[in-house]
Amino acid sequence: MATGAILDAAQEVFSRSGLEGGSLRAIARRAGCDPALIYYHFANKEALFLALVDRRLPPLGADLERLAADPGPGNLETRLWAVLETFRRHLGEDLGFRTLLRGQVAQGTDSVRNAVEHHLRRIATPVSQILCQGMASGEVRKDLDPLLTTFFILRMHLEILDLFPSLGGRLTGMRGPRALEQARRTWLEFVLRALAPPSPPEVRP
Amino acid sequence: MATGAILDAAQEVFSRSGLEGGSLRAIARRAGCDPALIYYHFANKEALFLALVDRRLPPLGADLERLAADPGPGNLETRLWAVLETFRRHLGEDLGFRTLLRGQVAQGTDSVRNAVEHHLRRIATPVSQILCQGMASGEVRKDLDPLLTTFFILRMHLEILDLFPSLGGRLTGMRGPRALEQARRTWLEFVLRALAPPSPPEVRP
DNA sequence: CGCATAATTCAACATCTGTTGAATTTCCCG
DNA sequence: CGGGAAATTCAACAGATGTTGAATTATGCG
Repeated sequence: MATGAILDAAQEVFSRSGLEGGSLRAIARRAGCDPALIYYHFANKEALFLALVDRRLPPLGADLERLAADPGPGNLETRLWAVLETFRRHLGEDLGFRTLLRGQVAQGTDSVRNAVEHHLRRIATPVSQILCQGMASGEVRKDLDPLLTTFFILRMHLEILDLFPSLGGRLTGMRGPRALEQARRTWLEFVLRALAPPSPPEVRP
Repeated sequence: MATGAILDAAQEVFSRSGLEGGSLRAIARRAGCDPALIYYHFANKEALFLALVDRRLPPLGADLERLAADPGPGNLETRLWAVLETFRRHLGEDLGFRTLLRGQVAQGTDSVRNAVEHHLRRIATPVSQILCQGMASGEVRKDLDPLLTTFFILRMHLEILDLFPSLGGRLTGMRGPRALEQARRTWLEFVLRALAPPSPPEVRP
């Protein structure tokens, strides 16, 4: 039994029931092994959760760093949409994992929060760099805090992924499979209006 | 033992440990009664949670409806800040309750989601009305979905309240007791830029 | 007081929880 | 095949969980 198989099972169980609600016995049952085996591979429940995060977040951070390092031909809208799409690819299908992670950041143990914070910094930094590049090219107004703005952009995008299917869609009346993408697009337009400098931008590619 | 005392205890316990994690025995201990008494006043754990929501959210909705019904002398910025302040007054000190509520909306039982959705509709409607009034007065661009925009404004504001103390502040380097209010102010300015109509607004009060 | 009714507690149910130390199986290498 | 190490299981701990039916206490009223 590879540790990866246990992580797979842990991800499914934690995603459905949360960190406290998901039991090691349920994970072991899904992985097809004894609960005690989990303690052979991981020190305890918390270490199991952190291993899950360690497996999941670094690839996202790496993709974002690649996006920030290569300005490419696109304008700001194209680049930010690529950021949002990267998030959707990595975390889009996993409401449970996102909820789990957010819950631990907001209310988790200090040790868990510290461990997760390190990953989140690696995720936020490249996006804020993209914003700074936009400031340099005149596409973004210069009186913004790049990291706080990054927090706005990314966190609301995740909120759309989390809540729009169950809540936002029913409140706004937007339905169907395209509704989610439309809401994300609308959010990006909202962001671009807020980022735009006071005077029309001079294109300097 | 009034049902209100049990609700007080339930709020504290659920806020700290969540719906599944918070035990009826812990609630009873804090309320100073036997666990079985809770079943005399409430059908089960879920009904207890819904009674908590029923006690907490309607006053917020009522305050917002008052804000929407009385345009007053203020401009859009003043009115939206009043909305955010109303949220802060009602829910600002209670991270646990906000987390609990959001978790149930995102991943709760269908019956819980339906019950909560009704309250949220009463909260979102007056804010979207304020946006519509802004459209009529030329302060807000007219090509926006009022409810989706309301979702953006309110949800991100709650995210700031939830995550900024533990995460946002440490990522951005903003510290101290004024940092939270500054972040909320920054968010409002962000929103106002995104709402502003293309041409400078004609003031028609 | 006496009594009906409301409020509260007791005791128990079966089941689940994270964790651990010892016992067992599986595997690989000589 | 032999043996040592790695992988896996067993059994148990002490306690918590939501819920319920019966038993008990408190309350209000005539």
